[in-house]
Amino acid sequence: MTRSKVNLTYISNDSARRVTFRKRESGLIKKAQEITTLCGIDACAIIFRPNDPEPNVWPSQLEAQRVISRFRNLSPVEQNRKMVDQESFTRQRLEAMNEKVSKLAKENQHKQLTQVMYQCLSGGGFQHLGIEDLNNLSVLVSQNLREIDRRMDFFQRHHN
Amino acid sequence: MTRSKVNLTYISNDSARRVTFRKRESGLIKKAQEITTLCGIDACAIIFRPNDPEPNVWPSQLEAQRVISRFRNLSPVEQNRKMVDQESFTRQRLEAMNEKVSKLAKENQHKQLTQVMYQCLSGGGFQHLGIEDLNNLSVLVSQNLREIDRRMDFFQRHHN
DNA sequence: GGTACTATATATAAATG
DNA sequence: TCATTTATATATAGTAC
Repeated sequence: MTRSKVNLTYISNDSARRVTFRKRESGLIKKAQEITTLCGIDACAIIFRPNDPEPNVWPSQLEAQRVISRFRNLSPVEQNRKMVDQESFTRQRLEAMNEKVSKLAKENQHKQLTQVMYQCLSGGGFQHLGIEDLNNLSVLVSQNLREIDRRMDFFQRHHN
Repeated sequence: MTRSKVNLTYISNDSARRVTFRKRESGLIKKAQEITTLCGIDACAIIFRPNDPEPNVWPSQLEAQRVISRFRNLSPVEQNRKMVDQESFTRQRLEAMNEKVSKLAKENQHKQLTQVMYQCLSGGGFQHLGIEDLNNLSVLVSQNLREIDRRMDFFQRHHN
């Protein structure tokens, strides 16, 4: 961004890439700090350095965990087991709606369970789920497996 | 940062704060995009907007999940398993070494498949999928169902 | 490998529509 | 409130040590 317009592709030269990384990493974190203080919001950033399994976690490991748990807390399945993030998303939302809480919860449960499942499948693993969650997941997955089977039958009958 | 030097404290004026937030949020995300493409690293950002329970998750929910699971993986308790983390770690190295493109492609397929499954489960239905996709999905779902069963057994044995 | 410098590109606060 | 403009502050690519 100076001396020459940057070409936005991977920098193949090793040392140049590392130099750029260090500069931009600090710039990025400075900006993140600024936006949180200026606007009074929660944010975190996780940056994996090249060849380093330990990420740079901003603003701190602890804070990142808080933000992440708030992020993950979107699922009610986890909510039930965690008193921890009381003031975060769920409460705000439920209070705001202030009615039909149970109806909404029921409607949402399937979606949220699906979300949990998705998280599991995309790498979270099942380790953090309790027996209740696993039960629900099992049902959900079974249902969908049956649906898939039905569809496969349908295809086999109509396309062969 | 122009017209006047910014003073780094919370902006109490509501509309001014929101304007600043929008500008800076987009700037921040742009910078994040740049550093990841320029330096070939993994990163994610989670930004909670004022009065909005849903965070802005960059670069995507999916990618954030990947990065977070890698982040969580630092804790020795959770260190084993997690193919996804292995993959992303490996991917960096492989990219740096510029080889095994085909392995990457295979990885991508699994990711895409998972993404498809998620879409289906979250309401898309299976109608638009071909027999091939359904076959793959079936395998994927079955695998995960078995994993769930295993976990349930584990729980039942250890918690009753 | 790092730091320091500096010329230039970018980001953005304030103004304007 | 939003988009566009503009003047200025900041970030940073290239350079030199």
